[in-house]
Amino acid sequence: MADPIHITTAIFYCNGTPHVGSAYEALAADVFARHQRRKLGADRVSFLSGTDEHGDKIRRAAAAEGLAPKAYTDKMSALFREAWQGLNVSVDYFVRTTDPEHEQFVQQMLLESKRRGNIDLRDYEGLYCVGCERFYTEKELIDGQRCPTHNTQVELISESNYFLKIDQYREQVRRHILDHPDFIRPERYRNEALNMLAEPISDLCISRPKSRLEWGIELPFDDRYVTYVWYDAFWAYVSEPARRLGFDRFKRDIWPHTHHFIGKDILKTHVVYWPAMLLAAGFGADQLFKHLNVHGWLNFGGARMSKSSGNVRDPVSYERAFGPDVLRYFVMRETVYGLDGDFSEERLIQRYNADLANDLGNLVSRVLSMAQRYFGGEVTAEPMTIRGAAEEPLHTGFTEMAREVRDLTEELQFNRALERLWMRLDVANKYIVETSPFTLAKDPAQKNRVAEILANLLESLRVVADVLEPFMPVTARRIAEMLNVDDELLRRPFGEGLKPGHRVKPPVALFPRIERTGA
RNA sequence: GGCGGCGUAGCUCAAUCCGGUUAGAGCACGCGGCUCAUAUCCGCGGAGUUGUAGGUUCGAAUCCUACCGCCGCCA
Repeated sequence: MADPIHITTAIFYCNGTPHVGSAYEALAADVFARHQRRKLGADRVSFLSGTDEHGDKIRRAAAAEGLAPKAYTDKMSALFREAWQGLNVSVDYFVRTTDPEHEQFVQQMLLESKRRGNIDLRDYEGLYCVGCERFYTEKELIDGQRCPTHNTQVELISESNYFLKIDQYREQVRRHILDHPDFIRPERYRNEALNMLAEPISDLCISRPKSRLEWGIELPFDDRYVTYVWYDAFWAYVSEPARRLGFDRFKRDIWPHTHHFIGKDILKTHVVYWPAMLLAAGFGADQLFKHLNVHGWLNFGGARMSKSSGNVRDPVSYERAFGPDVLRYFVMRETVYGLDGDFSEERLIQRYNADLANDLGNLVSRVLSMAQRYFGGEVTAEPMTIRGAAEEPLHTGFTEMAREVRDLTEELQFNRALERLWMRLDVANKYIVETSPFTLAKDPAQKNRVAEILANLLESLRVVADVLEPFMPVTARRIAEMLNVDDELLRRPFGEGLKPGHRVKPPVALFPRIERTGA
């Protein structure tokens, strides 16, 4: 039986609302998750997202709104959860780091790491920036005394803190990356990761004294401290599924097949901290995650998306403005996974009209319209049984399509997968022009030939709906409904689906053209 | 400063690892055709000094060197 798979988005720090950039990551992971469900079966896929809710930045954001931290994160976390629902991101788990079960799990991992001698208490003196909530080395500072981010004077603080001894795992992690060339994908990020591990790394301070910060998970072995927010958040990848399935079973059978989807901004933490955290907590060398799938930034009209530039907009508003699946089609088609991409409404509308309205929507419309007009919606011939020269491109194209799209999706080349699918819409459109069923229909003697052509076209649409599902789930379902096919029928290979006697419905415009230039 | 990535048509990309017809698609633009279809679809066309300059080779977008521009990581 095929290995199960565990897919995660990053655990989003919820001191701000979800934007198109975070949606991009969730959508990519969702396409991959849906693809895997088709391949492995839904019961062998677990897809996890969630919110990271501790730490000083949250506490301060809450205070700025006059809310208690928990009340604030209740509100913010719900925004993420609702955004994913609105975008049809099909998560099986939505984890909050303030869930009591999660907190308990983190404490369990802390205890285990300590028991193994991988955590110790050290006196520490350092230059601390209150704004960044972190220590700096003198070299990192402006003139050795001001924070590079805030340009404020840092304070000399001396205190005791708990450290996770991560440098001891550096060579092992580096070895793992060398031995598993596809551990970090795309490859461009691999060298960067190896660089990060080339020099000694300082052990990770995983505690914060409560005197400075209370909004965190208390250390199970010292109630004067809470754990550092990063340490806490990583375990959200594990805590909830481990609780539901049993920790040992999850760790052994599922965790080693984990695909993380992350942005390039958190590559370092996922390469330097996370594997070391796992090893320190007793995960075996063969129990690291499987892949780190790193994506680039999604810029906005050429500019970095950020709150201060005012170009952040609720991703669900695009769903409402343009219809379901449009945003996800755009980001998957227009960006190369791993590289930075650019989002703009202008390009979104271009893609919408050219690809969705003209190619896909119009093809569905014209085929169903002819089926209705000439045969009252009934399939009256066996698809693809008579294959003349005109049928060859259709046969070849639609037979190869499922495998091509599957392979490219597996390699995270979503844009090329969609390109291959759209190639087949062209094939179908050319087939219509080539065979001209609308002309033949005027001659009663050609009725059988017209029936064949339409059966072939309807069968092609059926496979389009099937292959399109991970990328455009709502649209795929709408097409399947118009074709009147259930899931079982939908999944069949090209040429083995529709049978004479089957009835399809009249067309409904999937993507009405957008005539305006702005939204 | 060190390491790495990127640079191909107006735009988004392919071909680069492993050198091999005339560097390919789509969008946009222009012309023609069709009328089943959401003014859609089909055909044809213009469009490139592959960032620059050298080098290796029978042959370079591809390999090598230097430089330019953008970006990232490290210091």
